Amino acid sequence: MSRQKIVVIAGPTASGKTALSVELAKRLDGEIICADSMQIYKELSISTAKPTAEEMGGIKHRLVDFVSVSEGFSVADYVKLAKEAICEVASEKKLPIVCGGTGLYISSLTENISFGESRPAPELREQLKALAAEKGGGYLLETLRSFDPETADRLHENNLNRIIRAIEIYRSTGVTMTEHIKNSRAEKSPYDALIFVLDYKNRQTLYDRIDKRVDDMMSRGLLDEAKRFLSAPGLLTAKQAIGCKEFLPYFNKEAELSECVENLKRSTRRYAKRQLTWFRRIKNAVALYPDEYGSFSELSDAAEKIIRDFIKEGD
RNA sequence: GCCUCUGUAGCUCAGUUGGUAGAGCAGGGGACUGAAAAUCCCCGUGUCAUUGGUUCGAUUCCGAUCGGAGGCA
Repeated sequence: MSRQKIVVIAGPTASGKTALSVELAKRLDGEIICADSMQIYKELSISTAKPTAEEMGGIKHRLVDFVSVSEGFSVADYVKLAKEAICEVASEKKLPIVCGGTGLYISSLTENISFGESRPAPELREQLKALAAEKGGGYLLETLRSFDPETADRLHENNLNRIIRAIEIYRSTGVTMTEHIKNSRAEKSPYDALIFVLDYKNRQTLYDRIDKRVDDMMSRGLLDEAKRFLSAPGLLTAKQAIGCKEFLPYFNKEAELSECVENLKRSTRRYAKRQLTWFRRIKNAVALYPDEYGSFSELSDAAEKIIRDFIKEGD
């Protein structure tokens, strides 16, 4: 049985993923499955640059705008839903186009990572966090080392989130992180994925786009969205979104608005850099540099051709 | 016109009692398995403004020149 072919459009924030994915979906009769950990939230639109109805251009987008910030959501949920979505799109004889900037989601989906049965244990996390505050990260790392030296070796003592998660998974399932990772790759991926990564030859061009987009967000009412969101109760996952927390100092009258906007731009730039680091290590990814093409349609032509060749393979 | 201060990394500035220099920020690279827009790790060679002089040796001391800031007229 041949594997399901999917196209993935990855890239840092503000690289032009939305426009390209919609254009390709139009040309190739596709539907878009979003791979973005923040655009899933109903309450966050401007700050996450969620595609507007106009930008979607009549193309169906799945896994966008469907979770409340008061609900929990994780990679495991994402992979499950994305697989279902791909199935549905394929059953309509359309091309599944996965588009987004969350590297963990994309890799977990394309590499068919299975997360098993364990659930997060918030109370244990809190407990371990308190322990770390009292005895230091080194202490937690040594605790981890006592049953999973391999994972302890690759984690730094300051990386509490990871150490805590590794301990949590062992305490709640009896399986070490090392074994868990091994188990997660047991099943071969059902997908044959063509992965595009959007990048810019000139990093400054991307940064200029980011700066401009933040300014656009401001004029579209980002401040109101942030205010509404920050004053409402919500889980911390969504509170991590870039574009809201940066305004806290302003709302608390501790900083000028312009200062917060600059910080927001800087945070977004750093985020884009981290995204690129993730995407760079994806094997067999096809890099697309928009600043190497004379126009958007030339870029789209190039991508379209690569996809058509990809679809033909093995037919 | 005169006097004082000042010129060191992309920016703000330390510093070298004379042996060619280092912080913060910006920036770059990397890791990543149920919070991932999160979390964490690593990375500092730059005509020490230019040009003469003193010196074994000058970014450091002295002079001149060219920028910048302030003061007095």
